[in-house]
Amino acid sequence: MPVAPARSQFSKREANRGAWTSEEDQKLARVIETHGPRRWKLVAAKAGLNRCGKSCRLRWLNYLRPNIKRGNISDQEEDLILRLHKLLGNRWSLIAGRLPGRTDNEIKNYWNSHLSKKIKQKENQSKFPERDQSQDLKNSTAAMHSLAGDNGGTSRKDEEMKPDFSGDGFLDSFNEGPLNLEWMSRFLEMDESWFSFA
DNA sequence: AATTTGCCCAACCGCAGACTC
DNA sequence: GGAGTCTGCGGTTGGGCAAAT
Repeated sequence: MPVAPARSQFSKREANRGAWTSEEDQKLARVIETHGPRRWKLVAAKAGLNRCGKSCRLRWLNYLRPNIKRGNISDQEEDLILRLHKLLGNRWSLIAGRLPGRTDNEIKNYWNSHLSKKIKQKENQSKFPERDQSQDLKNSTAAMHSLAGDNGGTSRKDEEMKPDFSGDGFLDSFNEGPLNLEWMSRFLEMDESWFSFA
């Protein structure tokens, strides 16, 4: 469906852009406290911020929301991201839903800046096994070891064998609230072929 | 010390589905 | 039922910073 241009009073051209100030954060948080994190257009207007609702939503979800976990991604979390990405692909919001306190944006960024490189590196290693791998091996993490296939028979022969998890039923049941990391990790260690029956 | 390069991450954009009137 | 609006998602961009030259 083609999206018609919004006819709201809000003008994109005149909107504040760029980094949020702490004052803006406070205003936004105050309004969300009373109105809740929905009706973002209204929230933006009530807060007196010259920003679009979309921008307010993003700021709330990625920064101001309570229980946001900031800082380094742990090995366990990294392992989980790798496994979930293997199963789900670039479904960042779904992956983030399995990592309490982490946002889809954060995971996407982490993937693009760290994990995609590691995987490329790993692929190169398997393509060119003659090259000296000792340094790379030193740098690789425990999570990468598990991805590389030392997970006791859980590795897949190839991508074509991957079952399609995009089915609504699977994802619906997969998206029912956060689970703890350890449980999730163990869950993912199960033979992935099991999912083809789900 | 100054400049360049590369990386990280917050924020923006476009699209599509859901919702409302 | 359809048009308009809202919301959520994934891809991309660009500013700031640190390391390298």
